[in-house]
Amino acid sequence: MSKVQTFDMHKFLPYLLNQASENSGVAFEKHYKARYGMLRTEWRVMFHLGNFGSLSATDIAFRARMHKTKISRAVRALELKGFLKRARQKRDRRSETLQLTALGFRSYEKLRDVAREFDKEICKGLSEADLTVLRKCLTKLAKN
Amino acid sequence: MSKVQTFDMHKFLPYLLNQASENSGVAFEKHYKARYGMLRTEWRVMFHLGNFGSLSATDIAFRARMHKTKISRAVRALELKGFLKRARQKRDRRSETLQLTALGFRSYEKLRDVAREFDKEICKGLSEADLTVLRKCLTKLAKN
DNA sequence: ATGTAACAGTTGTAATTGTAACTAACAAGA
DNA sequence: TCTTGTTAGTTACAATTACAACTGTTACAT
Repeated sequence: MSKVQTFDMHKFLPYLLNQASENSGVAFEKHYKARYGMLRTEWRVMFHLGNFGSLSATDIAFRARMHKTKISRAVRALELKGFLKRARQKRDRRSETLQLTALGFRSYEKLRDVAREFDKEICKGLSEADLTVLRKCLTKLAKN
Repeated sequence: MSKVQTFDMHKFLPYLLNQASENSGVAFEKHYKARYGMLRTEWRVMFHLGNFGSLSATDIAFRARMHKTKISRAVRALELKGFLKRARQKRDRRSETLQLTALGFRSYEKLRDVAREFDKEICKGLSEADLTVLRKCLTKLAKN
């Protein structure tokens, strides 16, 4: 008695994750793209700086799981837009501390508010209990 | 009495989704990339054809939420590798029916088995109950 | 038939990303 | 001091993607 193995694409986690991620990512994109001319990488860098205050490029690369060249380019773009400033660290002059400017922080705050609303919106239709489980699972899956 | 609104990045769904999706996507990439020289777009097209038999490019674009130009290029690449063949539809000569070749299907089957194992692997650490909720939520989030 | 609009898929070009050097700064042992 | 190795960040170039314009085909009203 052999059990036939089935494979349902619609239960394949990487597939589902990608679809859900793309869906929300693309939908949110318009907020920073249209209003601030930012790319997704730029928004992510800004997001992290707004959340954590000041970080080095390497810190952001680590936290956001983005390659350092992407960070490098996003930082330059944000700097040109006047959204962040950099300062060489005295103790280690290879590294630089990144921080949002006042303008950058105001823009961050606005986007953060939009993000909060957006999050609320896409969470509609999911119960609190389900959301808790969802976040827990995604957090696990995001690690390692 | 005003309630200060907080915003925790680590509970922001698009962020979590993206991290989890990238994490699993990148990890699975090596299987089709190293062994078959396929890009992610190609794997997705193959994945759909393997699952559904034959589809048109538009069908795949719709199901996979990929732009038609991506499909077009992936189809050509898979055709050059000998993994699929196309046939103009008689009823509507604009459209073509795509189907995996025998070689393509064998490769698909191997990758599907790897995918099944991979899925099992990343699901470790999540309970059956949580997984059910997770899939349900992701399916909802993937729509619209 | 003829015109007009819609559709399937392709191609050109510019924008974005990935990969592998690369520069400059540090660290630590000989 | 002089290697040798590591790290932070940048740049060059190739690969990939996005977007708009394109070809060929169908539908359908006039």
